[in-house]
Amino acid sequence: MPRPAGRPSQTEMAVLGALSVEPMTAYAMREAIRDVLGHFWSESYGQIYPTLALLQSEGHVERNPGARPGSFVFTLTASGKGRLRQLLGEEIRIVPPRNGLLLRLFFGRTLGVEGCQGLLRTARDDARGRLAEYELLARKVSEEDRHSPDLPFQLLTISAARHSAQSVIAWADESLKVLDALESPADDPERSSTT
Amino acid sequence: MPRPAGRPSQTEMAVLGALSVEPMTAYAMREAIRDVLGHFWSESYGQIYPTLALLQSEGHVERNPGARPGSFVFTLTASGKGRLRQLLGEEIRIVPPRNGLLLRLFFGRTLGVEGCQGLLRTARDDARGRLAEYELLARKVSEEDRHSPDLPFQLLTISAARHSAQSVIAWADESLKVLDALESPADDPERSSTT
DNA sequence: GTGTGCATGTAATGAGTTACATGATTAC
DNA sequence: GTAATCATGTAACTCATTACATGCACAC
Repeated sequence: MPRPAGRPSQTEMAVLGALSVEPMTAYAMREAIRDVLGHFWSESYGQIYPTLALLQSEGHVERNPGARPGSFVFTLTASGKGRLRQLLGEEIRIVPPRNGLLLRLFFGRTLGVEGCQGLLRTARDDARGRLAEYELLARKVSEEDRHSPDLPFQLLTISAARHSAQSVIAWADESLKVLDALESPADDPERSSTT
Repeated sequence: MPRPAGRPSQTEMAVLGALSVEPMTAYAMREAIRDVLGHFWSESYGQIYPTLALLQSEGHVERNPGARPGSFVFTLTASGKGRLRQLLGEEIRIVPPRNGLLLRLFFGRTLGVEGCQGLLRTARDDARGRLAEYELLARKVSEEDRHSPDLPFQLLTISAARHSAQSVIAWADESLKVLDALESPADDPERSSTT
């Protein structure tokens, strides 16, 4: 008698979507979400297991014995495919944003210019690292799913990540220059007598 | 006896930070956060009021009678300034990403190419709208806080939003072209006999 | 035999929003 | 007088993570 009450439909979408690509165990699903959807989505066991149980009780997925005793492979049923289509059509619910980096920078006067510069450099380097990862990921899925009908859509999401990382890098570089100028306003025509 | 238990330090940071700009009521703080930090942060009454009560009990903020009976203006104390500095120095906690748009696009095969195009167009138009808002916001704060030491940092965060919106627009445009080609692969040199 | 990876599942906990109840003041 | 705005505060609920308990299989 699993009672995940009000059903978090986003998790449901992710779970059904994962099974629309191929049948898998709950464990494998978590791995796949972390590795492939990791840059824009996350699910924990605490969500996946109850959701699968619910989905099974409604006939949207089928639970069959897996490769070893005590393991189960889940498969999308026809009704599950319908449910997925329905969920994909639902309006995107906007999540209230919470960007810890920007919050800190906004209070940069208290944090100090140097602190801000440190944060910006870290953010830029992180973005660069991610950019490299995305290149790799794009190549990896292009190879592995060479002829999969899912490939173009997967590449779309990786492209989004790339654009986003690049925008962070550009912004951070620009901002670092602004802060440099702020620290040593050497050739400011308004002020005349600086050494 | 307010017991907000484990203390969500991010909310604490936002609240103390808001008061570092100027003293205000809880209500005004919520307005300010929505209007100025809105594009990267959010706080609800359910967070603000208990946090202010906690902060006051610890001497980080002072509660004084406001403009009208039953209203209170909060002011940052010296200890509060210290606490804010401490919080600003804390490591940024990375939040697990959840991008509903990318999740849907990833399952684009099930959603359908046209559905994806619709989502992309909406996303692009939203980003354009936001871009215009950011222009306005930048001009507004530049004017209002012309000589405020907080201004350059505020502009930094608006610049981040601008870059981000621009990257969404560029990505969406690019992706729409990809999907167009997917729907009607007319002049694909690999295939010869298309009408 | 023992550590690592595959695998299931639940309980405790956290963080945050929404909705509500309440009331004074201001503008029309 | 009445609607909108300013203002405080709490309770219920939702969504999600983390940590734990459990155990098989396989490589070394």
